Amino acid sequence: MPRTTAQNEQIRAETRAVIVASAMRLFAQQGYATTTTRNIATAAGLSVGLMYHYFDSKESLLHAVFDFVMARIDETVTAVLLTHPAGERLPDLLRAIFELLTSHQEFWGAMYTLRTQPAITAVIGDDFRQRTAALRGCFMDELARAGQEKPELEAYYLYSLVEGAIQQYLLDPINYPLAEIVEKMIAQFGGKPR
Amino acid sequence: MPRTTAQNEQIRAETRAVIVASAMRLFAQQGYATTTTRNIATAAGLSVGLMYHYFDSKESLLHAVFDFVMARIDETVTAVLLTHPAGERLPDLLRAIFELLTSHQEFWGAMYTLRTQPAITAVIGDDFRQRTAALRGCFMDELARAGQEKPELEAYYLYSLVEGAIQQYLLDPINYPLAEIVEKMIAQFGGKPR
Amino acid sequence: MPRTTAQNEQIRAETRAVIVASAMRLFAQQGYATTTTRNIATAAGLSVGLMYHYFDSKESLLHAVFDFVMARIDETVTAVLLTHPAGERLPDLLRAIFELLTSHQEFWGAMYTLRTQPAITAVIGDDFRQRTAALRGCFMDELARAGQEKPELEAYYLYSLVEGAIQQYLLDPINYPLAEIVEKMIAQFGGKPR
Amino acid sequence: MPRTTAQNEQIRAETRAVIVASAMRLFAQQGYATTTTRNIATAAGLSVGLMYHYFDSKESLLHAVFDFVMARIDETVTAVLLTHPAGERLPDLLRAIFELLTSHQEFWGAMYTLRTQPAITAVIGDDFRQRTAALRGCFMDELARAGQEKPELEAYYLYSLVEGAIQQYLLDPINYPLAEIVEKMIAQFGGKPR
DNA sequence: CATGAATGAGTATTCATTCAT
DNA sequence: AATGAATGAATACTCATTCAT
Repeated sequence: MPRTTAQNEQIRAETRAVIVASAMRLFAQQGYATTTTRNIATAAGLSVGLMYHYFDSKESLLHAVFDFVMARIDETVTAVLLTHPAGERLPDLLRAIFELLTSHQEFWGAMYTLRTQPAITAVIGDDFRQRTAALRGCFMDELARAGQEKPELEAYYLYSLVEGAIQQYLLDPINYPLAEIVEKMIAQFGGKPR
Repeated sequence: MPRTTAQNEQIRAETRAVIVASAMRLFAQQGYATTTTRNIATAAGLSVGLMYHYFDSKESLLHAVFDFVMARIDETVTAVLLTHPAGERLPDLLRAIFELLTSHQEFWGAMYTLRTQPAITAVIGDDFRQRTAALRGCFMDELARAGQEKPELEAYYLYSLVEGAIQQYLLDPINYPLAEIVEKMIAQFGGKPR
Repeated sequence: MPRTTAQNEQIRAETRAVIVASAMRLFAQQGYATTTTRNIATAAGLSVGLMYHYFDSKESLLHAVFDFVMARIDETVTAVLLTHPAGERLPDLLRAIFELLTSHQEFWGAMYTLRTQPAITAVIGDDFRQRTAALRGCFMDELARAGQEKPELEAYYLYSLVEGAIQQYLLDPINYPLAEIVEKMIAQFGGKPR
Repeated sequence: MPRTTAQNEQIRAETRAVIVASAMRLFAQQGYATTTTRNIATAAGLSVGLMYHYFDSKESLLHAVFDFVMARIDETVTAVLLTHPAGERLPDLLRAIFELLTSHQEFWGAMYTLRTQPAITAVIGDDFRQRTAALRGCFMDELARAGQEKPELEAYYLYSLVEGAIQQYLLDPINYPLAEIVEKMIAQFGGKPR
């Protein structure tokens, strides 16, 4: 009995997911250049040839990983946007972001490893800048509604802080006082203006 | 008649400097893995063989570049420490750091490109963490003297902010409102508490 | 449809054999250091990359060649041991060894080229000394059964003679009177003592 | 006061000797291909450039080493020829050769390391074959005078034995029973025929 | 005579990618 | 869909040799 088209689709989707997950983990752990396609295939439990049936180059894998990570982040952000009314989103938005950071270090680990490589920025950079801008825009909205005078500047400031905290945490997850930093951040930006 | 030892010393020092400068620029522009030893030699205007006469591996070049950048940063920080009394250093310290960032983007560009690569962190990481801690300690001192209640946490917070700002600026030097961010930073942390 | 495991095994075995044969011939003709991996691959009619798919370094090729040659010699010796009763083996053993020498000069050529290189002795030496000792032990047994008073010394003597003859023959195969030397050797050591 | 020509000549000769000695030792220890010209210069205590004033290539050094070793051997042989009447030379000739082997292992070590390398044989081979033939001729004379029926064959036989003994000794100087082997050799070939 | 800086062709090895089966 | 054999360009590094001083 040949498989139905639907079954094939599902198998394909699952296999792709396994490959992307392996690639993401390896990119995060060793960097893009240091990870070989053979590494990824082995980690995903399939042959090199088969992997090339799913992704036709290492670069396309890079895109897939990037999209995957970004989708996870989008989900997290969107979930907060959907459940909170405008103007009350900032605290939980920040909490959600850092919750994702601690629960899925690889996501952000991959992100940072990848995006700071000039060679990779050339490939992914534009997309990335857009998404950065979107999240910062989100911050700005909230800050504006909270009555901040210069919401754009504040958004840049807050966004820098967020990025800096993520980065410092990733460099030294054990000692960095992430929870307190987040709460301080929320206290500074998330509170209703008096 | 052979060259004098002094002459050789000078040639060596100059050539080393040229090589390190080329390596730094290329690492910053294209990343460590993507930069070939031949690239570096060509950019420095000399042969591969000669480069290996001065540095016996690509990794030792990495160390040299790292040390060079760190020395520049140290100089900048030390200059402020020497000219300002304890308790009044933070504003100018921050200004000096960001002044160095805009005037010598490659320094920090190299720093960021390099230190976020797991393969490189393995080589340079410890040294880097120490230096990070030293600068953060410097912040902490100032914040303590300024009467902050939790100077260590504040130092982590400020340091994250600084790192985040540097990173955001490097990602988009044209649009990022660096000057205003720095002044806001100083306003938040550098003023005497009322 | 992928090849079956058996098919792959066969391909692997054949390709390995071709590579080892090329390497042996070249090592014998030009020496280990002078032979490049590219030489070997080209002589074997395949790409450099493929050669590394089978042997992961030049040194592992050296081992493979060494093992191959030793296996041929072992076969030859073993064949005599199996077909002759103890005490009557020496004449045919010597004949078999020298028969192999003339029919497969490359085997011994490779052996001599390789084992006199200090850099190679460091790699292969121990194994080689063991095998040397084994063959000499074989000689000793026979000499003891033939009633020699100092069989160990005699074995050393005979073994030196064998090695010297091989070496001299390889240096000048045309003029060296190998057949007569061998018969003289047999006359001296192979006959029952009176 | 400039040096006289004679002084210069002497300095040159001494320096050449130092270089040749270093090269010989290193060739013997590590083989020709593995020894770098820089190695030799350093071991000889002078700069690469200066070494090239004395020998204009690595190959010419090879020749020099070869000639040097051969000259030592010649001296040894000649000394015996001069002090012993024809017909009574063999015992002491053999003793002298093996005495030189134990007292100056490097001489023969270099010899064997060098002459078994095909690449080197191509350079040195002819000269070497001639000298080999000369020494074997010397053996033949003695054997003829001693009344051997087939002196040429006997000479080949003895010469093979000598070479084999040297080789075995060099491979394992500690265990090889050199003294006994030599005496046995002399007993077999050196005695007056009854 | 003396130095060591400088060159560049050459070497072992890796790895993204293709392809026969 | 699946395998892994096969390719070859590219990479870090070495070393005999030359040359300005």
